[in-house]
Amino acid sequence: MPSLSETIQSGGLKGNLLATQCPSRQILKDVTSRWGVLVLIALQTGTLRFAELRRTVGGVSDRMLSQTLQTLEKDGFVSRFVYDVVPPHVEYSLTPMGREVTELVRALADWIEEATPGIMSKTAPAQTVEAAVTTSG
Amino acid sequence: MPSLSETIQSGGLKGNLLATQCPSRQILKDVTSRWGVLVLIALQTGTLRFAELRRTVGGVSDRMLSQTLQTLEKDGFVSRFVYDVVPPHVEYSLTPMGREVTELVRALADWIEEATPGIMSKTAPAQTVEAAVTTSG
DNA sequence: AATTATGCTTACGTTTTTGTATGTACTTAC
DNA sequence: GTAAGTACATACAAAAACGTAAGCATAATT
Repeated sequence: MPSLSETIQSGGLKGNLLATQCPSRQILKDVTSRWGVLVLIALQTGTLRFAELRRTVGGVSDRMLSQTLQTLEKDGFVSRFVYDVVPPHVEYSLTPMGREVTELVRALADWIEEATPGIMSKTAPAQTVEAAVTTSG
Repeated sequence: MPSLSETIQSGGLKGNLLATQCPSRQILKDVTSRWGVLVLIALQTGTLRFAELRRTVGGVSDRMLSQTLQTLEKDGFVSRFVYDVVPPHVEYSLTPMGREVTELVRALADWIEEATPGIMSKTAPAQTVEAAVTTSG
């Protein structure tokens, strides 16, 4: 049974995100990046072309969409299928692994979408609680 | 039954993250921020003081930890309890709502921690598939 | 008496991220 | 003939995130 210290860098089986140089942090970053989350969610409904993705994910620029897709592809979450025709035709879809993460990402996204109204309605009240504990002075 | 177009900005019940100016994006950002994820996970095991958090979350600086905690507090995910003593004593813990999101964040984190070794082992193979479709020329 | 610890804040500078504009090769629609 | 659409890359600049160092009030420790 692997202990907490048996992380990837020490030859163990899984990562420990709380450890400074754990490689998992990079993957986490890729998945939870600003556009990464949205692209994954957009692709959950099915295959989409570049321009379709750009229209689906509100606000992405060509540059960021392209960059995000490349990152997700190199991590193995997205697969790219290019038809050798002109004008260019490229299709993006989730890999089996991509579908797995996206389910979890989707769950988080759903929760947030539902919780947001409630969160936004309380204009940041002072949640801090001050204890009545005082020193003798 | 609300349709997709009935987002927050149009007076509906829930957000639509794919929409450009959906408020949910900010909450998503707060939760999935570099240190936000790690702080939530660290607090899942229980109440922690500032310095304890700093030691638990590998690599955080005072500045970022403080900033992250403030954001999570204003969103209502973390509660702050300060003892009025000197030297200062402040305890951080998850709110009921914080515990909810953290479960989802934790699920994602767990998945990633386990998948990372496999992802890292394939030094970014060219996943792209090229079709044999060609124009007549 | 000097050091360490606490929970921050502020100033400063660097790094990273993101956006904008432009170009490409070619086709279809007008 | 002109405009629009396709899937990007590239250069440049603005914006956001982040790290480092220093400071503060006070108590316990050495």
